[in-house]
Amino acid sequence: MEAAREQEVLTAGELEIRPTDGLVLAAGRALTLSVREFQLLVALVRSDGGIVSRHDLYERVWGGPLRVGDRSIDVYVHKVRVKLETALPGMRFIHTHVGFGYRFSPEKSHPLHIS
Amino acid sequence: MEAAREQEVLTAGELEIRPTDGLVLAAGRALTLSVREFQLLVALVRSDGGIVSRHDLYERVWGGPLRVGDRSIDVYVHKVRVKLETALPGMRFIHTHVGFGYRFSPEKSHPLHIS
DNA sequence: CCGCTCTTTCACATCCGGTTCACGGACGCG
DNA sequence: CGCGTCCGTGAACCGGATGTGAAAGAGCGG
Repeated sequence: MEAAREQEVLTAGELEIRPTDGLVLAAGRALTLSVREFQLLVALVRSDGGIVSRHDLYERVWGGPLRVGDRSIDVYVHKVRVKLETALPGMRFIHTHVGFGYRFSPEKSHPLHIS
Repeated sequence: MEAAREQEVLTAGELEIRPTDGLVLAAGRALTLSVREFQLLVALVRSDGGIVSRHDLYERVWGGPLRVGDRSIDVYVHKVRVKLETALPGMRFIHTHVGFGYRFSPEKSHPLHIS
């Protein structure tokens, strides 16, 4: 059974994530993420295409019920967004669905009109 | 029991709706709908082929009796129409039956003569 | 005890969504 | 016509949801 050492690798655009290694590669170069940041990213990527509610997200990453008024998720989503945006400009990965939660999907940033 | 949670999926033409996820895909790409917009769309789609009275629609989505003079439904039907039309040009999904209500059905926009 | 990093909390800014208002067109009726 | 009803549509209003920078707390290794 080759699955003994299943090197799981998640790929999303230029992103390459290895949950088992705690490693994230952006266009080939490694990102420096903290434990929480990494867990958050993995949780989102694993639900690719689907919306993850803030509650579920908190359950999966923090391992407990989301308390009212807890903004940790917002803060970490922001941190991950910044690092991803820095590593891969012009791309957006974490999308907000107000009232529903967050969704992971690699998409090009705004087709903004360049003057 | 591998199907612990049946992922309900409604399909209508190029539209793919996942009521459990709060997600709507138009030709593969995710739409951004608010909670109300989403609920309204789901309510209409679930009555595919049939006309839903404004009163029933309000009951299902807002969870209460439609008050006289309340235009919320009109506003939201419009919002959803715009988003669907933007995502899938040339298609009409929500049809008005004056005096009766609305009906959901994916149809090509008027095969009319383009000036 | 220090210095470092990670995490949480806080405060403020900003955005977004739900409701309501306002105007106008389409239609039916006397 | 003149009037009323129904519906389309754009915009204002406001509370709540989310974004964001900074301070405070918590470990950890030296």
